[in-house]
Amino acid sequence: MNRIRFQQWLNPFNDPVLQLVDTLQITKGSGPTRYRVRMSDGRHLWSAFLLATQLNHLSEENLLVPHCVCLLKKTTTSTLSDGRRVVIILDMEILHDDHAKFSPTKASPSTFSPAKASPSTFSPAKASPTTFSPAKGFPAKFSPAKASTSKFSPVKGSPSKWTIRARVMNKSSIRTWNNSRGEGKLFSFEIVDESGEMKITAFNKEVDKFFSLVEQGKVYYISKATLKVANKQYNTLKHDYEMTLHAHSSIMPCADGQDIPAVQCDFVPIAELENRDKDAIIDVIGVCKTAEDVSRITTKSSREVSKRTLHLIDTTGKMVAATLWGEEAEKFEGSEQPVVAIKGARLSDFGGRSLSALFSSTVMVNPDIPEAFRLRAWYDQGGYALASQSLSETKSGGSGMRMNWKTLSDVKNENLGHGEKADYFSCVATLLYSRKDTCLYRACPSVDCNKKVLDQHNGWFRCEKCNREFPNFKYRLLLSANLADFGDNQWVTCFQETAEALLGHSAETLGQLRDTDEAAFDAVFQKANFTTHIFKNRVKLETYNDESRVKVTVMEVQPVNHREYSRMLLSNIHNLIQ
DNA sequence: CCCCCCCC
Repeated sequence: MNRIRFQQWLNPFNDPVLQLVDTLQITKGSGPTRYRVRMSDGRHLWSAFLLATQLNHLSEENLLVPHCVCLLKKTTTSTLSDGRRVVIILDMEILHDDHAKFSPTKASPSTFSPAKASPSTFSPAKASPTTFSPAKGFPAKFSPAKASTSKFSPVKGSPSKWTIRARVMNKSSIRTWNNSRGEGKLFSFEIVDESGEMKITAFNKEVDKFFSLVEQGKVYYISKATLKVANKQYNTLKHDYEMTLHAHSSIMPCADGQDIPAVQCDFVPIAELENRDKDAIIDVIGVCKTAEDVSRITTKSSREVSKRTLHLIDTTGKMVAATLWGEEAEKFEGSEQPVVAIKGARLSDFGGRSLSALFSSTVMVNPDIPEAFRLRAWYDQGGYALASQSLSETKSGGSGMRMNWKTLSDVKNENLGHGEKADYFSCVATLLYSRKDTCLYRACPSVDCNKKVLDQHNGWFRCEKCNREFPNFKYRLLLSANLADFGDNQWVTCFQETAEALLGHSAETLGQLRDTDEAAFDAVFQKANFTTHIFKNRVKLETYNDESRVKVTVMEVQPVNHREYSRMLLSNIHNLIQ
């Protein structure tokens, strides 16, 4: 019924793990007893000869019961006297001989439906057009990765005959420990099959044996592991048990695992995070609008670790900060504004709402899933211009700060700063001129005091605030600058950091220059003139002696991101023609 | 047999 194509004979057993479907014929005579059998790799039925010497503990009777799972260790092809080519199985191992537990369901190569719409699924493993499951014979009750565990006793050392076929969702790195109970190394991974998910840990020798074999996204046959009650304190998976590998545990790659659920994500829209509980473990997907630089921090346990915070936005128009750690933070490349999906991030209430990747999280950059394509399209077709509001307050850096773009004439026409509270706006503007003569002052050298000191003309400087005299002072900047854009200009004040950014030199350097090399000092200001930057400003109406005027203070000076700026301009043009 | 999930 299933004719085998010639091509398939050349290398018939790509997947060394096959299912014995049935035995067609037994040949006895001179030489070893041979069985003509049919094996299934899920897509095709293979006819092969099986030597009786390879059957190990299987009896003839067993052979008549189909669906045992075999690992073919060595095969060859041979030509029969009538010219037909046959496969001869030279060495094999029965991975599963507990056939009584197999469903008698016949393998039928047309029933599997690959696309279950929700929750969204994807497979980090490379796509294969084949969708049929080879091992439909594994009934759900047979899988330890099932919520109900009444079918087996997770007693340590109990003889277990099960084999599961599951996809690796996530794999940890190798970690070592050294405590009062000893030392060693371990890694763990999380698997999923149609019935649920489960954690597996490997220690020491099993780390050496299995670490490189186990790959995220791939499907494996796993058997002879020890079951133990899951410690819910550290295991967030929805399963009451977890596994530990031991010396006799078996992990076999399975090439035909397309029917095994892909890594499942249940993405929470970013706006929805506001309503979720603190510490919830959630899946999120968004465009990485900005990525902060990587930084090193020291934990409470004085461990050094790298971190990087991303700002993700999605179609809800909301943004959230998500922090990556360690190597993941170091290697992240955000300049192309990739779509980032994080499975199993923890929601924190820091700065409102923010996310943190855990050891058990899976971070995927531009994953090959429909949500990612939808987000990409949404972002590129206009989402980028959306003034997304962040759920996460970001006091430092300002990269998460909401951009309130204004032209300088907008600031006047809209009476910004006239309200109860100050207004904040960003503009792209060019420095026309700054007052160099009054930009530096001598400040109190105390760390947290920037008060102007009085020259006592005896080598000492007095700080009224600290009520002390010092033999020294520090230079501080307070720069008045005139900024212009295409429509207007505006006097602004830059304090220390923003003035240093604008002039390109530290206050200390500028102070030294002014005192020692006036020409060089002048040159700094000449050079700064007509440079263009993004200015983030605070504007507030202030009243002195019955005279009110709007005061603009520069909070941040940044280089123009021409890509972002051009997008903003395009968006403005687009809005104008509507 | 581990069990660190971090920082503002």
